[in-house]
Amino acid sequence: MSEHRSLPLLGGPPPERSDAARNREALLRAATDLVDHCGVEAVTMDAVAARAGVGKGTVYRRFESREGLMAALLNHSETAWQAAVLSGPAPLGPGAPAMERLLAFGRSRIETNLKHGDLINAAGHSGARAYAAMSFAAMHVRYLLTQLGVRGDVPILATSLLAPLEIVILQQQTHIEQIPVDRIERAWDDLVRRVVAADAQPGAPGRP
Amino acid sequence: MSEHRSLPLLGGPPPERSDAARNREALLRAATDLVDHCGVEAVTMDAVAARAGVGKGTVYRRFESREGLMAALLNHSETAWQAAVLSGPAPLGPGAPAMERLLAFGRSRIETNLKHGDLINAAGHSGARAYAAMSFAAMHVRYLLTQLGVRGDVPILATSLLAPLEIVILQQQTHIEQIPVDRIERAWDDLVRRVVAADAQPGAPGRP
DNA sequence: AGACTAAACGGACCGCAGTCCGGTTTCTAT
DNA sequence: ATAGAAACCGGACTGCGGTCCGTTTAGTCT
Repeated sequence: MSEHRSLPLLGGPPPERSDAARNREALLRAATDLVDHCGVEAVTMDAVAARAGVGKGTVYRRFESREGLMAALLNHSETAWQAAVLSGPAPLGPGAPAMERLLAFGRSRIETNLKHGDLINAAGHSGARAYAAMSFAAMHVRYLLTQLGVRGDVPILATSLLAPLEIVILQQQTHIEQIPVDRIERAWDDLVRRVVAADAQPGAPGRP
Repeated sequence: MSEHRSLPLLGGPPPERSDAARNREALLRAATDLVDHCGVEAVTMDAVAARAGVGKGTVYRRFESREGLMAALLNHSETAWQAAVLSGPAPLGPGAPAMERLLAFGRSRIETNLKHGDLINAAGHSGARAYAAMSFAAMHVRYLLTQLGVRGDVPILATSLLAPLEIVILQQQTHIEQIPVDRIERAWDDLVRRVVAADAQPGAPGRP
């Protein structure tokens, strides 16, 4: 009764079969090509499958749904962005004062969200991804707010600061109300300063 | 050459034909019944058309799309809510101090949005309606912020305060993060006070 | 009343997201 | 090497949103 890896041992999900891995890469590549060449709305499941030379069912096995596929496409830039926040150059990365980091965070997030707006919309609320992305950003803002000595319900305060950076709001402002991006960025700076200032009043001891 | 109303005279769009009006009412009624009885996702265009005893094309002529139909359903409660804000009892309606009105506004909006969450999601960004609803709320908040002496980019500040009340944020908080509603309401109160306080320091200069 | 026009009607039709199941391929153990 | 099982593959199929166009009907003008 010799066994090599018969016990899962909580080592994570079983590894991917080689053909499955090859197909996933082909599908991501096909989808990326379609996005770059024809726009997001041209990314139909049949088109991706055909271009990758696989059947439709395969697309759905690898990526739960169309939204899941979009989320996978977003994942690349999202990961890069998280790396820039965690270990990139200041002021977005570590090394700058908390307030500068927070403002850099906002500007960066506005730009990235607008850049990938169509993709984000197409990804919708694709469960896992949306939650992971949100929770990373929320965690970072919570951390910076705490550093700045903000009291109160910091988790929800962080969400409230993140909310105006959501794509649905940004697109409303830029596409419909024709507000220039730098004005949106300045307004977010102002918002953040107001929120933080309430706990940093001179005379009312704040946090270093 | 006698004419009764031959000249449009900018009197708005031409009136609705009687059968069209009858059908629109039947469709709205059918859709409402379906929502109440089977939930929003059961409101399929064919089902609504069949229940109203009309063809599918008729549904699309009256309400541009499925989202448009949902927006029309939403319109009833939305109108009632706007009336309550404009001329209802204080503190939501006029008569209370601006800060109290603003806080009442937030609580009311949170409750209404959560109550009609499924419908709002189904209505999506149905152009006209979404913009009308947003712009009414934004206008009201701009007005109250101005009353409270807030300086700076009041239009965008109003949007930023409205953003955490959007259904996408509220549902993330209540459904996924399991945050109780009254905590969300308190956090919004706090947010508003912080934003307003930055301009309301008596004897202290405003922001640098 | 009768004819005329513009609008409304209705259901066949299309494209795409998502499901299902029988056949095929990869991996492992003997 | 080989047999067996688990995972994977593919494409036919369903349901729904949205469009189209020939037909019908409500208002209007004479």
